[in-house]
Amino acid sequence: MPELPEIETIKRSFVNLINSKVLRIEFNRYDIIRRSDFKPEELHGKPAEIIYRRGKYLVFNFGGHLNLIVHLGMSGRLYLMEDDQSVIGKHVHMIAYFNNHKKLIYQDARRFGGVWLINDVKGFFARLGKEPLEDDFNPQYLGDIIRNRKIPIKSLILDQHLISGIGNIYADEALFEAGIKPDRPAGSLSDLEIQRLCESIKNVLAHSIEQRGTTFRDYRDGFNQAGGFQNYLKVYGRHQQACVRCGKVISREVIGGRGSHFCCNCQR
DNA sequence: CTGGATTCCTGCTTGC
DNA sequence: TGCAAGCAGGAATCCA
Repeated sequence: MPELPEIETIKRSFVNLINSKVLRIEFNRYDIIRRSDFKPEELHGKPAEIIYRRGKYLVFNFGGHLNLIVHLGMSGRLYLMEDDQSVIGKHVHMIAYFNNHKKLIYQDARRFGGVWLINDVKGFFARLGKEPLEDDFNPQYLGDIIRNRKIPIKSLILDQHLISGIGNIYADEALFEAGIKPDRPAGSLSDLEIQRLCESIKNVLAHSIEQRGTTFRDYRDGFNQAGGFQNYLKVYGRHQQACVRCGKVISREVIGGRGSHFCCNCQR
């Protein structure tokens, strides 16, 4: 489940790709292209001028209005290989060959992810929520979007139109750190809880970026290497195990349609 | 508008 | 041991 820290890690893996030119781009299946404002061939000969992350999206700007945007869904991988390496696994949907002897592989078994060829990036991201690590994501903003909402607080922080980049793993981890049960109606949080949740979200995401993301099953970084934050997870995937804080058993319940992990004793 | 359910997809896990 | 059913999940879409 590539979320903000995983996409950020992949982005950082690609610093040496900046200014390399696309020699050609191949698609093994075209239905992973969700929208194309221009033909893929238009990227041939163009350099990757800027590579950046927005929420769970990775954007490659090839100059002007030529943008390749990738979302990894839940099983997607995006990584570089030497161009003479030929052993590639199943479900490779896109290969972009660059002039620095690297090829960029897009692989996605479940195909929940996709690729967009976009001219107007600003329009594309118009409805995406705030970046949780930016300063304008603060207790004030969180309070504003929480007010009068009855949905579980976990569902709210997973809503990409409000906050972009948090997925199931970091929602559970942030709520544990904040001591808040995931099924609490969003509007019932106190000012102190809102402040704690805001800090927890930032702390958990930053800590995971330091560890190069969480490899629970599918995720790999831009060099096809596993991350390390799975060793620091306190609740996600730890149901029926002991809480690291109080020793009681971690619960798992479906909340908002998502498997949710929490400690009944530490989270209220 | 809000909130909940449904849909897409494959691979791993579970149960008989 | 083998096979089928169940489950997982991001985000769009649909419905009440």
